[in-house]
Amino acid sequence: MPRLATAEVLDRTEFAAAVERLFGLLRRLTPAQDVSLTGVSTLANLERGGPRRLTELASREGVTQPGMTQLVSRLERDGLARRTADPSDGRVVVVEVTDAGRELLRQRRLVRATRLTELLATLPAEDEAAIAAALPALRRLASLLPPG
Amino acid sequence: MPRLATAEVLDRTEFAAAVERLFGLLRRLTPAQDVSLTGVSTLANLERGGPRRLTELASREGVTQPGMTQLVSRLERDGLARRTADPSDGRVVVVEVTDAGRELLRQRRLVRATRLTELLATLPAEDEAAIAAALPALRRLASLLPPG
DNA sequence: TATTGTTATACTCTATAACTATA
DNA sequence: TATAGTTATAGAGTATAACAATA
Repeated sequence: MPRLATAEVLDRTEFAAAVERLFGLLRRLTPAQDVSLTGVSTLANLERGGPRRLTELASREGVTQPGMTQLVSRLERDGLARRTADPSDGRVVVVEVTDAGRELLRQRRLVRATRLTELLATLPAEDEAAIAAALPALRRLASLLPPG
Repeated sequence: MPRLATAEVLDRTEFAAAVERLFGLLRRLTPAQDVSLTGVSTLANLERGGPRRLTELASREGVTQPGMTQLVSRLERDGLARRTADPSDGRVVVVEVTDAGRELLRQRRLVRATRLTELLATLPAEDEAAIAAALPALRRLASLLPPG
């Protein structure tokens, strides 16, 4: 007999359906207002990993290099990020998040955390416990892709 | 003593951080290709709940009425949705998903399910089990908002 | 010559304001 | 007059192609 396959532990279709709904929830929980979703994701990336080259950001966010040039220009115009030169290579542009950028991330997270908490409070205690128990696993799952 | 508060069961900040990463994963797992994220969400909504009025769709998706008019026009142009008249009220437009729309949803779900399964397979079995155990709770959580 | 980034251009998406049609 | 939807217009966001600068 083959070992227990993934499909037997976790039904793929069920999981995908739940994920679809969950994605919809999250999307409406933190709508893009002043900054696009990619913009927010890029700022979070910079906050987590420190300054990065423009090309690297483009690759991580799954946008083209010209796309990232333009996104960074908008972020810079809004004071959320900043371009820096690389002393060792004149072609390179290094991008970093500003204090205003960090503050924007903080505000968005606060809003989302508050709303999620409100929603969770309406669920049965067992549901909340199950989600809490799965949190470390979900975090590890989330960290599997490139690193967004 | 007050009853056990949410904050004690599930740390808000931790949860929000995990959700941020998870959202990034999901976003890159199913990028918008032929149809926008709102377009896909609208089609899924129509598939799940049946035909709906244009205004109701706009409200559910969190876009303006003109925005939904234009989205439905694009979906209709691509053969994914269809406008119908309401016999009892000449002002009303009822929107429904077409077979091609359903097929597009099926394909997207298949891709996402496959990729998620691949990612899950790289996690420890306990993580997979914890996520599977939390699935019903996550589904109930996802169904709390309007209904996306 | 290859790599890094920008500029030029076009198309999709979505918003606000003004409009049309039905109730 | 209020409601349902569309049209007009503008701006954000992102892609491909062509370009400039540095290695």
